[in-house]
Amino acid sequence: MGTTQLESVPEPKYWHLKTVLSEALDSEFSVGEILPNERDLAARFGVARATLRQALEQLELEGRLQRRRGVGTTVAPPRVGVAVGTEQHAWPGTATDAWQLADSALELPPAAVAVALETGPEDTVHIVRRSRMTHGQPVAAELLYVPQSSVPDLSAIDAPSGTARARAVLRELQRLELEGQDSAVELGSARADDAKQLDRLPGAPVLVVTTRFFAGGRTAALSVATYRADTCRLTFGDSGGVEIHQHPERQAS
Amino acid sequence: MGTTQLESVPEPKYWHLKTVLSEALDSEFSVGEILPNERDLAARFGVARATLRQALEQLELEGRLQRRRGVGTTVAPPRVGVAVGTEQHAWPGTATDAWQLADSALELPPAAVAVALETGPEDTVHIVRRSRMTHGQPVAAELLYVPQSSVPDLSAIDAPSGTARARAVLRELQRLELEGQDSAVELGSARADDAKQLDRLPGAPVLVVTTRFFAGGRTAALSVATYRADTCRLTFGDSGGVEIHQHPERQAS
DNA sequence: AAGTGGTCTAGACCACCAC
DNA sequence: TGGTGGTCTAGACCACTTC
Repeated sequence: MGTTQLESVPEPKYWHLKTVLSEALDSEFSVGEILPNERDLAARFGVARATLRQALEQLELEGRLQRRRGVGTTVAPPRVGVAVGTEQHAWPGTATDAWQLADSALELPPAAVAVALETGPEDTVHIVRRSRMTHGQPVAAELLYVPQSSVPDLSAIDAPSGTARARAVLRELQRLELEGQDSAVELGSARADDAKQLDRLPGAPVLVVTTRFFAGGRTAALSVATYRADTCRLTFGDSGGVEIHQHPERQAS
Repeated sequence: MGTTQLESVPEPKYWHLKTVLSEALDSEFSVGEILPNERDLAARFGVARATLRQALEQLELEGRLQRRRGVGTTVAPPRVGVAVGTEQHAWPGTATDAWQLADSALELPPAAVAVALETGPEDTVHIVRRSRMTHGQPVAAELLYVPQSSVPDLSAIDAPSGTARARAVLRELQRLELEGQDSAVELGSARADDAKQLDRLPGAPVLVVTTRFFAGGRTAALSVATYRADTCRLTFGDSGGVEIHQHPERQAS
């Protein structure tokens, strides 16, 4: 004669906490406002700090919060839409885009990149580092891999080092006729160097956009761009993207 | 005076652990193999279980591991590429795609959706639920919002309920001329209902793909698709995507 | 120096799965 | 019933920022 248990699956505390906090953020806080510190919040809700942190982590993952060590937890602004697919059929650096050249060097690429570029495992390629800013905040770090065969006329005299060298590689690249490109998006975690560029801690969640550029019947360049997953919404297609935030739970019919 | 500390920033234990485990996965384990349980692993590495779990969590986030309660931790297969942008200029359900219709009903959409569809806050819309399978595994759950004005000829007799009703909505939708579409990708966490469809726990990381379909000079439908972030790589563009996995750290020059 | 978030510990109990 | 991963606790110390 079992007691009818509609709540046979008790909701985890951190999940419930997250819901409560989320609603509080919607109604009682405004963007940029700082929350009470974690110890106070945990005490207020009667949970251990670790449990409170589990809820905060999810809210940060969803772009609702921003936490900075030594400073505090603040209410994050809505995610910024970042166009990723509108430069269709354009080489990187062609338009006046938001990318900022960092430097460039001739290095041995990771094995997986060498496979995609169909270069030999011992062939060095040009690696151009760029970073992307929006509203004064860094949103992406990119590594652009360009086989030497794609830019045969690049002279060492033209391109001594650093930014100038990066500019020269892109300039040479644009002399090729771009035949197409494709992209893939997946979730990753920031490597130490990317994290530094993105002003995040290592391991922070990132959206990795891998783009192949085709010319001359093969992959002429490969871009691996790492976007901050907490602050970015990647947009593809005709216009600027969609302003959808799923915060309120859809009510059942 | 100062001892030269090259290691002035000690690496967190979980981060180092993650690196060690990652290399072990590459060299000593094969896909599908089950790892020792968390308590044993923690003891073997001389850390607390929570610390070990922090490392495992990251590896799962990166798609390297798969953990199932009551079963164990297994080595995950490489992420599956899922085409998201190749159905350019095609209504959902047009081609024989991998989507499986679930059901449909007339409901009040979330406020954010109503704004995007430019319907009134009190207007109900058709909501079609679909799920997407790949290799026998669920990879995505979708909610397709269709304003009643987009499918004026839909008769209640044609579409009584469930799958048949969903099919009827899509059929009517395809009578419109699609003028364009755009998409946005962002990181989210699975709601309870999505989690169930995706065979994950609530809060699991997901890639949310929001697509607007334009017809008749306005947004004729809106799709919010939730993909498993651990197992999926979303591909856009001309071909099937790129097989890049950034596991090995890029070596410095 | 004080206060913040980040890391870590050593436990405990629970929900789920397979046997 | 035993073993797994998932949740939770109550502490401690560390790294960082700000004053």
